[in-house]
Amino acid sequence: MKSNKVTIRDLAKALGVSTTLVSFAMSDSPKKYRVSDEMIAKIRAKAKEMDYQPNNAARSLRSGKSNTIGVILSDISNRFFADITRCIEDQASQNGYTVLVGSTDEKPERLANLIKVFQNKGVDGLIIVPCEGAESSISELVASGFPLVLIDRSFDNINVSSVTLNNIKATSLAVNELVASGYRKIAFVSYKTSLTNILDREMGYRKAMRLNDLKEHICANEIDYSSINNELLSLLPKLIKQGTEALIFSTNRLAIEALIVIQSMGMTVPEDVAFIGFDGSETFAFNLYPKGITYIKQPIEQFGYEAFNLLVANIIAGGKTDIVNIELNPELVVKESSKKS
Amino acid sequence: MKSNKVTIRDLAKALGVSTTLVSFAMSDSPKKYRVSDEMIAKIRAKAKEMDYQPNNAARSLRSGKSNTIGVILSDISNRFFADITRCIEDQASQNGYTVLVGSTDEKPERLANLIKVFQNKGVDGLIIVPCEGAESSISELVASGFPLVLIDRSFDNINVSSVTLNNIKATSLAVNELVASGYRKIAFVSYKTSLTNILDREMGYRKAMRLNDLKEHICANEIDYSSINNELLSLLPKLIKQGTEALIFSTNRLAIEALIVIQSMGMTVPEDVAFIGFDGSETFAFNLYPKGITYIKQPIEQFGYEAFNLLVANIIAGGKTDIVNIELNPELVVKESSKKS
DNA sequence: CTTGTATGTTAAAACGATTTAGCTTAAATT
DNA sequence: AATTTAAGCTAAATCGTTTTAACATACAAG
Repeated sequence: MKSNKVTIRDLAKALGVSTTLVSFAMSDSPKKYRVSDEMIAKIRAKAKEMDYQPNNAARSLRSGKSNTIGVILSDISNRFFADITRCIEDQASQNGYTVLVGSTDEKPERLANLIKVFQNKGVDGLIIVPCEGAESSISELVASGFPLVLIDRSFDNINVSSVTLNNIKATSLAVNELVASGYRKIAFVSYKTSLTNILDREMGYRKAMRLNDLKEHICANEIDYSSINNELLSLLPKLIKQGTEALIFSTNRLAIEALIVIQSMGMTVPEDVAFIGFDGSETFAFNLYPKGITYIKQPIEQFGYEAFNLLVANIIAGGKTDIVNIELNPELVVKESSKKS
Repeated sequence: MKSNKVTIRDLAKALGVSTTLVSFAMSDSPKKYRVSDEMIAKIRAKAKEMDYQPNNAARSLRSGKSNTIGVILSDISNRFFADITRCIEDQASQNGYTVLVGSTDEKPERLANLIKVFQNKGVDGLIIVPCEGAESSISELVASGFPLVLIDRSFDNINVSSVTLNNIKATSLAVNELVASGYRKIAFVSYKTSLTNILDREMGYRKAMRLNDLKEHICANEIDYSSINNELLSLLPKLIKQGTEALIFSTNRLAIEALIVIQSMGMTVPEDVAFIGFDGSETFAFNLYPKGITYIKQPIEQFGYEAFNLLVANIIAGGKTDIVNIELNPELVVKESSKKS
């Protein structure tokens, strides 16, 4: 309770100087305030000796900066986002920032609320994984000039900095790999959504299929994300019966659930059907499958790293930097599940 | 940038009253300050109209409270902790708190640093998953009277509130289940550590084995957590060759890695060896194994829920509440892997 | 011998809330 | 009628910093 008793005033008194000087000396650039080197040394030494810890509330009240950023994502217990958060956290702590985290559960009203709460808390900027229906909140934020970086997903009609995967390339890679292995009847399993990243994955599939002169088969409207297991149980046998030779999935969860379903049906990969998953991490789970599973790999650490740096640049520039959209490169990790048996 | 322009003074001016009155009216208990009902209504209406958002830095500077709590755990990208964090987050947002999260990577010096950083940020209390070697930091914190709740792990020699699993019961359950299934040669696979929760799991195994008049076989010193896979590759065949009929694991990671190793060796569960895992979530991965896997289930949501409530009670009482140690009940989820084949 | 410039330091005003003590009136008690 | 009690409100101090403007002193240039 009585943790931070030592104030700047105590330090000043102990040294017989003004609080101003202490503040100057403790700042990042004491030279700017032309404090003498000996003074800097003297004050900093005393500060260390007395274990002086600046009061953040006071600092932030006066300066309007909090050295805190907010991270708003759909669900921290989703490993993909947890991994990204972890990277942001590391970057932040290395740069003197701390991180507030909030989950929206994909609900736009919760996003709006979190934005407000975090702004109240005085965060200097926000990193957001926007959910469906978040356009209004996001564009409002953009209009206000508040430092902001979107991650994983973006909106075509909003001009805002973002870090996303090159999703088109991701699924193109997958299609081409399957084609190279000799597959023709390749289906794309996705779900009903308006999320740009998922739609881009569909675009990538479409594009690659067309370039290969193959007929597209997209299952996107037929799946409700809340009851994946049942949906897949009826969808997958139908697909396979129709002659589908290979499956590409638009998300990690879809892929894992599908693998479980395929296994429970007594079928095997790639004998009965070839298989390419989408990595939102947790790929270790694939190791429990007897055959290696080919999957599209996202550079998870880079998401966090780039987003944080972009945001900080934005903060320092006072929200006046150019809009930057970083597209990260997917990588195809090829194992047995995409090869002709 | 110009987000929060409306201050309490603007409100007061607009209404022709004092800032004091506005502050009173906006507080949680305006009656305490005997503000008239009409005034409360009038002020709050105006506040809503002008979209007044109290400046948190100012509030926290003056009051010494921040309505922020810190959560320090070993790694947010570990699903068990991510799940708990998610629960704490939900509880917090329902109660007007926000959450700062930090990962220690099991390094005591990072823990010490995070405690300092978070205290600087003015958190009202801390929820900590202590790592090995954290005794000094924790006991220092306890001595200072700072509101604190440990989670998942605790220290026998430090008197501090905590929420932990009844680990002894957990492994006892597992042993008894295997014994009931007819297994006698049951080994406990753990690793070298001084963490109380892991050691308690060992104790539970010991106790149950003794009560069943069975000979203990504990593998605890032989495993280095950084190269689990290799270690297990040499350990497991040895155990099975020695006649071990069943395996109980002390952590989720150990269990999953072991299952992968067993599978890669061409052996099956429970035919070659019976198997009981330890749940730190991610149990869905078990579903990729052809046979159902028996595991010890922890009530994850409860960890977060209880810890948060304990902490808030502690904060409200100004760090003067009684020490409370909550032990949560494990549950054994019985599937095929623990049955005689 | 001014004047100008750089150097090192300080006094004092913010920042936006909370909180203490006190000031009016009106109502209740004696 | 005199005195206490309560209700409703306000002035002003305060929290611990940052930041602006200004004050000395020294030293160089004209």
